[in-house]
Amino acid sequence: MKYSLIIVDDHKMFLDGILSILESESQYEILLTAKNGKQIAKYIEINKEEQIDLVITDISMPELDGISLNKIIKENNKNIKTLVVSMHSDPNLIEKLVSNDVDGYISKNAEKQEFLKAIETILKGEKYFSKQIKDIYLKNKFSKQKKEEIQLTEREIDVITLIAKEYTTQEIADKLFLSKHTIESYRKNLISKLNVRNLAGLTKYALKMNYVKP
Amino acid sequence: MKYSLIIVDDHKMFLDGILSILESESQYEILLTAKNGKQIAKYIEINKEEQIDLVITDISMPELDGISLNKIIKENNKNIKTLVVSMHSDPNLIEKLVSNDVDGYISKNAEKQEFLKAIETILKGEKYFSKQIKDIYLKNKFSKQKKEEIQLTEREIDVITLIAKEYTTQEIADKLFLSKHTIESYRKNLISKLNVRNLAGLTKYALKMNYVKP
DNA sequence: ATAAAAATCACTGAAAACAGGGGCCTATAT
DNA sequence: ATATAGGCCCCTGTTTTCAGTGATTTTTAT
Repeated sequence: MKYSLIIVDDHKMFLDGILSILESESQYEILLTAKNGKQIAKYIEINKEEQIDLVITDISMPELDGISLNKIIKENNKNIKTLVVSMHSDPNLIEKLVSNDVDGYISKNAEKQEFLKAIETILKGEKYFSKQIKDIYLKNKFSKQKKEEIQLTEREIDVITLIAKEYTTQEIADKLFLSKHTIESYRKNLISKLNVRNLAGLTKYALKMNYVKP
Repeated sequence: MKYSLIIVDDHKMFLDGILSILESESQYEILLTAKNGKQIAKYIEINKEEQIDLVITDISMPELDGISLNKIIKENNKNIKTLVVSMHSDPNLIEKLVSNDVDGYISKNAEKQEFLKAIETILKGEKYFSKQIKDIYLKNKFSKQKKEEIQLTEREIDVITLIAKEYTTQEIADKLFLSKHTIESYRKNLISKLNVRNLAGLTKYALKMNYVKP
């Protein structure tokens, strides 16, 4: 019996690439392809009884991205395997996917053989992550153990966020219904906690942590 | 006589996609493909007499990116046409390419037909830019006329950079061998010029402009 | 040649930030 | 039960930033 695959990618040409690779592999049947996750999410929610073996998906897509799609798939049907093929190698994305139980992740510059091997491995029930992705993931885990010792509290995050939004101490106090002394304490703690010298340092940190938009 | 094409893309699967599209078009001959611009640049510099009609290239590639490759090609042989196929739609990249005389630019989510049409158009000697790209380009040109009024001088950039690096006024003055009053003037001007309220705003601007690393 | 822009410096007063203390009150985890 | 962490507040004193105003010299563009 053939394996049923679904492929999701908003880059038409890339989709063509995958199709041309899979064409020569008779054991796979392309059930359908789509340009964004939404269509597939709907399809899977409706056709719960249909046998789907593997969904191959990109990450950045309009409407519904790969991360969310993966989550939806896994929530609906644990039997459906997922393989992410992406040019992104942002450690945070990788981590999110892993914790959402994705079955594999390879880079878009993978060779044909690796791609086929990934599919094969996953359909056997194992996970497949390309070396590159594994390295990034591990490196990130490792470096986090150092950085994670600086853990800000909720309130501190509130304050640093507002600081980076260019509010003064008094304004922040008003916004949070606190005394300006309190805000000053928080600012002071933040400065020593984060090992920076002034507002500029706090602002950079807030930006790095994505507490504020640039 | 057949047209000779060269295709450059570090995403193997994408390359496969392009190849599978062009296979059915007998008028095109794929002269060679490569994973980065360097190989092609070298090839073109060596084989100056060889007839090459079109180079299709991605933008982000290891070793030598699409922008630089395009420049090298055009410097070596004006007869070679270039088509950029990319998922990037950063206005600055587009602008750079246009000013480097690229012959076409389409997005990676273009349909097969548009891709073929782009090639055809370019080989006829015309330019081809997908609607999406044209829109981005024009929108950017338009919005720039507003934004470009905020142009920082060299000195202002020096100062805002050091501010974002967490130096105090006095320290900046010492570093630049200026009076602290001067630095204060610059800071003041920067704040009003950039329409921000304080150091945090300046720091965010410096970060956005990449004057400092996060 | 001369006008405009950039770079430099100065002063004042008010507001804010920074440094270094300390204290009090909860929740919660051992 | 009691230590620990987070959240909250206050004081003193110094330094820095911010806002407003103005001036000189050098560079650049027309």
